[in-house]
Amino acid sequence: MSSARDDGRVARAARQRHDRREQVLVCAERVFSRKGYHAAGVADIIAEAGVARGTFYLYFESKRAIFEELLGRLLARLAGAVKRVDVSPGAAPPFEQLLENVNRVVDTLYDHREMTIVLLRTAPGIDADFDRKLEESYGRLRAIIERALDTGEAMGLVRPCDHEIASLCVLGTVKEVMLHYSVKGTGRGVDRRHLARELLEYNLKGLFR
Amino acid sequence: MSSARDDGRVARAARQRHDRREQVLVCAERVFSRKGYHAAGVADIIAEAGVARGTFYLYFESKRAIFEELLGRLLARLAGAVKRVDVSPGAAPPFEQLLENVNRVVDTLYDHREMTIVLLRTAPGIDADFDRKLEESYGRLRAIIERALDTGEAMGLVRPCDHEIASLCVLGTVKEVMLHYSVKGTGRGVDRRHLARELLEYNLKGLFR
Amino acid sequence: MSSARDDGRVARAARQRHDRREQVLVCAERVFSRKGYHAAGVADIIAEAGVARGTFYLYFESKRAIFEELLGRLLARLAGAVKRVDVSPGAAPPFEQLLENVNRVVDTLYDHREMTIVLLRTAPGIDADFDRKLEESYGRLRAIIERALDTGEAMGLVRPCDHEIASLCVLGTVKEVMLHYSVKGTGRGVDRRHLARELLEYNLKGLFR
Amino acid sequence: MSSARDDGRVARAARQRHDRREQVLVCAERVFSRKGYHAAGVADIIAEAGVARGTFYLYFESKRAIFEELLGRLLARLAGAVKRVDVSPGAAPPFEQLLENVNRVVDTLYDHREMTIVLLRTAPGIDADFDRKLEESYGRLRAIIERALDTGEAMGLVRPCDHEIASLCVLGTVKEVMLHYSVKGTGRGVDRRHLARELLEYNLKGLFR
DNA sequence: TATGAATGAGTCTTCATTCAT
DNA sequence: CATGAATGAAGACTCATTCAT
Repeated sequence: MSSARDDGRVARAARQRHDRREQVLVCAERVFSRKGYHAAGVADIIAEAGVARGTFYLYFESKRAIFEELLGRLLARLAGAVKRVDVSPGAAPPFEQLLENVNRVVDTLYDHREMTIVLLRTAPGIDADFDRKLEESYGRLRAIIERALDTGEAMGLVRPCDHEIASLCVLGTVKEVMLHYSVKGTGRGVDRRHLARELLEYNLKGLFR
Repeated sequence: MSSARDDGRVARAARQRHDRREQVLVCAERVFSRKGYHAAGVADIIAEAGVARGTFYLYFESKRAIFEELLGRLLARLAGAVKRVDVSPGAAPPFEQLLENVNRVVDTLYDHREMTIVLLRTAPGIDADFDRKLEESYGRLRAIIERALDTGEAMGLVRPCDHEIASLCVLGTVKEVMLHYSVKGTGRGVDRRHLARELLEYNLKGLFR
Repeated sequence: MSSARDDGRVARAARQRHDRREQVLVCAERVFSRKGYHAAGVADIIAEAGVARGTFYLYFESKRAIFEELLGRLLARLAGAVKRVDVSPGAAPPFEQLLENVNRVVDTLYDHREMTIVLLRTAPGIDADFDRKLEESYGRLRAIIERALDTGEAMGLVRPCDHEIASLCVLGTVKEVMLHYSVKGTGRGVDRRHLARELLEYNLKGLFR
Repeated sequence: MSSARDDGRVARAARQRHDRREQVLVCAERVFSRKGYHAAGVADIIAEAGVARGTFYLYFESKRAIFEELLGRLLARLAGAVKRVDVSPGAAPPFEQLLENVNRVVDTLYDHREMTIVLLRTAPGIDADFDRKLEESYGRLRAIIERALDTGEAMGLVRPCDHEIASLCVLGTVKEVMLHYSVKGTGRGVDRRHLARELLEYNLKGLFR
């Protein structure tokens, strides 16, 4: 029943719709990272995006919903960046794999610096609901780390220590460092590879010579 | 011109005023840690403290002001807990001094778990103003750490590395670990000495055997 | 200047246009009766009708306009159902004529139960403008009734009484009864003839034996 | 612990609080009767009452809540006005009792003309919730009427008829008449006793001589 | 000093209507 | 004619702060 012309029109409409959504999403990201969740009003977002109030609600259920989507995306990317270390015979050396992980995490966060600031600075403490959601995401990451430590210790690679605390430490170093350079780095100055290597070495070797 | 009786009256009044203030502060702390800065209303605070709305504003300029005071106190205690390591001949061994520092920090934060949660979870991202203030406090701590690392490296104790990143890592581990156990620890379960020692060892030795 | 072929096309187009309009009207009726004027959104109507937002405004000026048209139709039908009683020599007996009137009113309203609910429940109180319009329609009906009462009283058939009040009573009984059974009657259960006869007898004889 | 002076203060405060509430209630009544539920904004109510937005919400949970309270009051008064007819030997004659009932109902409604308009014009159709609530109230009244008719018929006073329909008719006449004169009567013109007597006679004797 | 009623600026959200395609 | 994305005016509600008593 639908002509080829119609198909084209429908496809273009869908694309436009998607683009619009994305545009608002990007603007919201900027606003949230600049002002934080609470100080950022829907008014700020629509001003940034140059759309009308109603348009915003055409694409998003609420201010909270757009925030949640933005955060969810980053968390998903983050989860995707962390791969379990493969300790089977033919695999790459563990250190290489860890470095790859750290590199991916650093890239992910640095590619989305604005949302990183939001995630690390303004997302916690918004809401009991949100805190739970975040805790869940971080918990999954920590679980992966803990299991890696268990394996590493069994293999004699990792120093015996409290793995719960250690996994918190890993997370803490990444968060603190990435927040710092996301806020600061207006751009080129930051050498991601350097960041990643230093982060990894810190966690592996500590401060002592 | 003031009689001894007057002196007494004035003193008692001052003491009462002080006590009242303190009581409200404590209640506010509880409320802020339970609900976060934004969700916590002045209504919640006065309900918890059992004082009238007007009374609140008799003692504090604004909701923001009481929050700032509460936070400032914890930050001050924290700053007080960190002592520069003394490397002069007769001083205690550096490791001991570091452990003492970590112990004091852990104690300070754990003694004020509620405010610790507030500091680490809900304080960042409230406000550009606040973020600057916090950044300042953390910056001072990091400066101390960086200088210590400079000294340590010069003395051949510390592995050569990016001290800016390293100081961020130290901060990050403490924040993450202390937040985790402040939220979780309903009480006895947490062994502060264990926490402190693990934290220190992690930062000094890293994960590798 | 227009060929016969064109005439056909134009006629078909007009018919289509008319059908479309009618379809939207019917759907709107359903929606209004289900949700009331205010709760019913244009969104509901177009969803029910399966047309686009813009299409709606192609056929109707506004939400208010379609509502007004729907209501106007029912009011017109109602007005058409009430015939002046013919008291000339050869006419049917007055009671017969009254019963016919009541039968027609009951049928009209019951045939359009949905709009009846709208008319009696949600139309009043929408708007000062609307109220005036309704008052006008009801006023005309009441005028007819009052004149009938005047005649009846002059003929010695009707008990002397305040005809203004009496005409309101007639209207009130019809409204209340018809609303009740329009809302309730999901269908067959209701015996229209019974309703009509009881209504008429109530208004003529009252409750006393 | 509380001095007599305090008691006085507290009592006065409570009275003031009550008065304020009542004042807003009265103004809201006026506004609702003038504009209807939907067209009436909280802005209108507070303008009429000369209080600030916040003050309104100090006393009432929501626009809906104040409306519900207003309506509830009238419905309660109405329920109180209708007394079951006492047919025991020594009681007043039924007609007297009925007339008393009608008089009380007319007085109740006419004393609160504004809310009567609201009740009869704008309350139905606001909301499914509201409709249910109203239906319940009216249902109780109708139940009383129906039982009275049952008794009356058993006693040979009431003409055999469909009591469900008859009770609807009674309600309908009262609603229609009272709405009409509440809207119209700017004041003295209306003779309540006349209204009541005509209403009663209509329902008892009908139109026929 | 203590109280708590009053304030009103500010925020989110809805929805009838328009208009470019 | 048909579409549906875009609009923005309007409305309800919150809450930190003030001030008369």
